[in-house]
Amino acid sequence: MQDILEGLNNAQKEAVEYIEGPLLILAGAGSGKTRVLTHRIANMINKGIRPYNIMAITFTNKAAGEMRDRVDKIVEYGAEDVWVSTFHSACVKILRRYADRIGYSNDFSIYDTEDSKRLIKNVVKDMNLDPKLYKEKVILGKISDFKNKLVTVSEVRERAKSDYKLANLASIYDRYQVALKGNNAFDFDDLIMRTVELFVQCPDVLESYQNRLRYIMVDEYQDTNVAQFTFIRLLAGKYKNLCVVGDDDQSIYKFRGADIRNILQFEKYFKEAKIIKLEQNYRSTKNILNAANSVIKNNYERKDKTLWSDNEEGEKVVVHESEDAYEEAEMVSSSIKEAVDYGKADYSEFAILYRTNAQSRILEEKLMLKSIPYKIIGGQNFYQRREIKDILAYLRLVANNTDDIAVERIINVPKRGIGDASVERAREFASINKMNLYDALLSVDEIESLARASKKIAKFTNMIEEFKKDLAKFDNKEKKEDGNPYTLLDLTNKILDETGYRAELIDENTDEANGRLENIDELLSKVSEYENNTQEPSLAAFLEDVSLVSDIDNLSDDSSYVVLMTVHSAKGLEFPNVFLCGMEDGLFPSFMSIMDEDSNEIQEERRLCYVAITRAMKHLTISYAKRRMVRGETRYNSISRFIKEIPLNIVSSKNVTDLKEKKPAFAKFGGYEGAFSYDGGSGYMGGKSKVSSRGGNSTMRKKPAYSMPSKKPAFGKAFEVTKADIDYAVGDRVEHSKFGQGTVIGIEDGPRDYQVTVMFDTVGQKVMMASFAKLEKVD
DNA sequence: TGGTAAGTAACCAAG
DNA sequence: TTACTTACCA
Repeated sequence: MQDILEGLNNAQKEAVEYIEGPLLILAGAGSGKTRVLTHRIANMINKGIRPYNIMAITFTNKAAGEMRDRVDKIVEYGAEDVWVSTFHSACVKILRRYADRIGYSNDFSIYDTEDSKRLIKNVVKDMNLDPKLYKEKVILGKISDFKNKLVTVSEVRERAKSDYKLANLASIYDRYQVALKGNNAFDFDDLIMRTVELFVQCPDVLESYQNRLRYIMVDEYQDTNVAQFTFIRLLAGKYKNLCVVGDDDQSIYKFRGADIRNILQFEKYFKEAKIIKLEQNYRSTKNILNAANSVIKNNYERKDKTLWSDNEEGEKVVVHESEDAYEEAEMVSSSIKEAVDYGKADYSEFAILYRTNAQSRILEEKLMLKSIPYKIIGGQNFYQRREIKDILAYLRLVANNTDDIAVERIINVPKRGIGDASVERAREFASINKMNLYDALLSVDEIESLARASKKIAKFTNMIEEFKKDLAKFDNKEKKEDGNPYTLLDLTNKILDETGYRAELIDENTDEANGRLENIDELLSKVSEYENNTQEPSLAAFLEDVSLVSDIDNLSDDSSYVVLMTVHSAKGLEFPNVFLCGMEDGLFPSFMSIMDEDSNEIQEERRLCYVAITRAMKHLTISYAKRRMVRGETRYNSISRFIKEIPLNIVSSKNVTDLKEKKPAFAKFGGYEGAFSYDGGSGYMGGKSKVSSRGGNSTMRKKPAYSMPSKKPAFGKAFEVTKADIDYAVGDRVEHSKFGQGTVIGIEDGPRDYQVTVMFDTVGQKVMMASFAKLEKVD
């Protein structure tokens, strides 16, 4: 066994050795937090704490696996008993055991976003609401917000007293929950919320887990939401040996409910909490770290910490300008090709990062053209592909025949003459008789309106019943005629054959169909891989595994390919060489964040940018294009404001228009605007604000600069912002359309507009631009 | 009921 | 650009 403290710096050692009681580790990017966590677990085991009593929650399954491996290497025994998992898998495990205590059955299904949306669509239809007004996506987003904050149906009802739209939402939420329960299914957010509910309703269950999980660690703590925080707070409530690791500067999941206050509240809930800061970065060169620091320091709501590094200075950060996205992709792919051809690097050392998944297509094209091996993370997940979801729906229905969404999905796939009208009639019958869709289909003879389709439906249900028998044989470990036991692979193959799903694709014989067949083969190998690597395989557990894999989980470290992913996906990863593409205002930072009057959005984008930059170890190339096709329309965006926040002395620019010549101009006016002749939204960036964007003046730096992406090239009339007339002052009460009432606690004058800080009664402190915020003074 | 053509809304990020 | 819904006919 190696010395657990060897090679750690003082802060790291302290964190590894501080085992009892609550501990908050503020770990900057690349400060070796995974190392600290693994060594800490090893140290605990060494000290005699049973691995069985330790839990570590990570962000992805991949991180969980890696952590276990690393602990294994250090302690050489027992690590397999440490419970390392994500929030979602941990909750599923708990629910799988105790779901019956809260009125579900233990063979429940897990609904992904697509399934949930279908269910909501049904609910909206059943309520006779206008589907155009109640879009599934929007509704699901709102329900998801509620669940992430543990807001129950009755609480929404309570809030909705005089608001009929909200009242409708409450009803949808209500019916959606009833439907989920009727289908014996949990959606992603339910997994957490219902587990919390279980803990609250069944203290004995909670206590059994408290007694088992005496030492709990949570990674990426800054991205936990209220529900997740409550989950761990309850678990750690008895022994209070809770260690959380996070970095407020890397909080990038506010959109799915992450609440940065969890870091602040930590000291509130765990009063005697110890705080340790890890501020030495081991990952990046000084130049890269400087770039990251100079961007993030423009955020004003952050915990005080300074990341420093002993690493070499390294090369300058490259900023590259392209005419369009194709040229950008060309630059990226040829740079990679060149480096590899000259033996300077391996493909695996490159990552291409972007803000939105849509950007991957063109990059992919160019990589393919140059025969560069690559892998795209995210976008269309393997398990979200149509053919895979179809087959999984069959399996789900066989495992849990109350799963109406699964029935609806595959009842006519492949086509067997049971059309929408028939399904609708069956659904009606089921809902009148308060039964599940599949049960309604089983008693199809009683449904007069379905006389025409009854034969076809019976054929379908007979087939499913047959599959169920096979599953029972598998569960009972019965032997086939050839003496071998029944397997899940057999069942899956049988489904593919009996339904004619495979045959249909073979007949089609198009590229697309063949691709789908390949995917199905891959699914089959995943089934058998699961069976062969699991002690007690079960269909439910397999389905659970596949519904919780994240995109990142499929990324392996030892394969030689370039990876492409969004910045969000890249969180927690590092690469020697990083290309950060599409650094344009309107794309990164996103259009939405620029337009939002609430500057918190921009701050979140800036943290995202910070995450992106700090992924790079040795080389960082930041790239932007002058024009870009968005939804078939050419946009002319200006260079990202975040690039402008990086000091010029650590930037080397390739192909950037006349940067060198214009440098004197820059010194004079301060800003890239002179260098880049196209700056589409230059209107607002004129005058003094140029200086502010370079960061010479700390008050002005806080001002977000607004520039609309223009559809015309060059110097089209930019978005005009007129300084708002404000009739309120610090200390006044004001009202905002979205946030309600609050007190003005600060007003800063800028060249174009006032920046107003308001402490709202319900949503807390917000900083906003006066002209956008339209604040009304309250007397 | 199922296939095709035309029309239109959508992309911000994820388990 | 692409993916999905709507309209129409066999």
